[in-house]
Amino acid sequence: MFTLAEENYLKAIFHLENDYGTGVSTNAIADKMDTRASSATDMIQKLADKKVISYQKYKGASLTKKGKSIAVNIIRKHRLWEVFLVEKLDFQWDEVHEIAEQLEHIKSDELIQRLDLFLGHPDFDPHGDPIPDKNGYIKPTEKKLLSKLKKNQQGICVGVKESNAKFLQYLDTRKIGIGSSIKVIDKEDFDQSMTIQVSNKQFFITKQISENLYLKTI
Amino acid sequence: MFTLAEENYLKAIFHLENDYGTGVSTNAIADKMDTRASSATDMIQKLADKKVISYQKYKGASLTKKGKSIAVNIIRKHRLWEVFLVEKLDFQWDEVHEIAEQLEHIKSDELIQRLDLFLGHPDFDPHGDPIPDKNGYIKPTEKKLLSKLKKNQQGICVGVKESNAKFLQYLDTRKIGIGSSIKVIDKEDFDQSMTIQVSNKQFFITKQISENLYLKTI
DNA sequence: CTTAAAATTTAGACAAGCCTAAAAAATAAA
DNA sequence: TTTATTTTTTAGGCTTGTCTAAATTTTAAG
Repeated sequence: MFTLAEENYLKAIFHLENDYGTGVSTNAIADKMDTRASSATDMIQKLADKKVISYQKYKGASLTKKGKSIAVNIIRKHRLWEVFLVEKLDFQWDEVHEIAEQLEHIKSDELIQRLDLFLGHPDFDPHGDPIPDKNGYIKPTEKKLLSKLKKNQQGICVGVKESNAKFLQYLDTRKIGIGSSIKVIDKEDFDQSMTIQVSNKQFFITKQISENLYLKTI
Repeated sequence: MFTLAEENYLKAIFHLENDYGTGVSTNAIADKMDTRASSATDMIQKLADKKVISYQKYKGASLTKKGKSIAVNIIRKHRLWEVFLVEKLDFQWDEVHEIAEQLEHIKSDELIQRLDLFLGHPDFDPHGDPIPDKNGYIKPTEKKLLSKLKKNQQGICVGVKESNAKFLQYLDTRKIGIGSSIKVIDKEDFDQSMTIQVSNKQFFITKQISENLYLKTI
C-alpha cells in the first residue's frame, strides 16, 4: 500500500514525464511537489526501493510499469471525482481541483467502479482531460492549442493548459467552457493576438490566452 | 486545522461519551482507537492543549464545546457519505462504513453542503442513525433495543448497535434492514431469546441479536 | 489501613516526511 | 582543462504518531 505522500509523488512524476519526456530530475520533482530537493531525494529513494520508479543517483527518475499504473489510477480517480463534482453537485469547473486532490486518495476499487457507472462512464473530465479506463488505458486525444490555429479554422474547446482559478474565471466571463465552439476570425502575425468567435460573439484575445486553450479541431 | 488522527480521536471520544456518559477513560479511548494507553495519553494531552477536550491527569477526558462541534461535523460527513454510497452508488448498508471512514475526512464545507442538497437533506443514514444538521443539531430519536420489547410489542428497525460486517450479513440473510417492521411473537424469560416476525416470516433469535437491534417503537 | 492490582503517565525509541547545512557530483564557463 | 556554478545527495534534526518499558497514581482487596 502507498501513503498519501508516495501517491502524490508518483502522480507528479507521471505528469512531468508526460509533459517533458522521460527521466525526471530531482529538482523538477521537488518543484512540482513544492518541497526541497533533499526531501525529493529521500522520497525518490524510497519509491525506487519499492520498485515503482527506476532511478540512478544523479540521473533522474522514471516510473516503472507498476508505478505508472498506480499513477494513472490516481489520475482516473481524480478526474472521475471532478466529473461528479461538476455534473452532480453543480460545482463550477474552476472549483473542483482542490477537492478532487483529496478525493483521489480514497481507497476502494469498488467505489470507483460504481462511481464510474453512476456517472455513465465519462470519457473526459470537466477540463477536457481524458479519463483513463480501469485498465489504465488513456484514449489518445488530438488536441491543439488555439494558438496553433490559422484564420478561419475552428474547433471545440476540450481543455486548458494552465488551470489556475483566475484564468478559468476569465474564461467564464467570456462564456468559454468545455464544449464551446471557437472560430478564429482574424490573427495578427506580429503579436499572435486573435479575434475569435464564440457562440455569435466576437472578441479579442492575446497570445497568453490562445496558448492556454486546447481545442479538438474538426 | 486538525489532523486525521486528531479527528479520529475526537470522534471516538464523542461516541464513548454518548454511549457511556461523560468523562472517558484513557483505556477506553485506547481501546476504541485500537492503540496503546500511552499513545492515547499523548494524544489526549495534545487535544487538551488545543482546547478541544478538557482533561485532568488520571481523571479521564471529555469534549469541550469546540471539540464536540468538530466531532459532530465529522459524524455528519460520515453519515451523509453513507447515504450517498447506498442511495446513489447502490452499495449494501454493510459495505459502506470503511469507505465513509475515509470520506469523512475530506475537507470542504461547500462540498458537504452540496452533497446534503444532492441527497435531499436526509435525516438518517442507512444504519438508521440520525444525521446532524449543519449546526450540529442531532434530532433526538427514541430508539429502543429489541431486547427491551415485551411479547406482542412491535417496532421499525432504525439501526444496529454493533455494526460489524458479520452481524449485518446475518441480518441480510433474515431480510432485516432499516425500515423492517419487527414484532415480538414470544419471549423466553430464562435466556431472553425471542421468536420474532419480520414481513410474514417468523424466526428465533438469541439475546445477542436482540441486544444489537434498535427499533423505533410505534 | 496497608498492600496488591489495575490504570495511567512518563521516558526513551522509532518510522515517515519534512527541513537546513554541508559535501559530492555533474555541468558550464573561462 | 581547470575552475566556477548548479544540481543532487548526505548528514543530522524536527514533528507527528506510534511503540515498549518503567514509574506513578488510583482503586481494590485483604
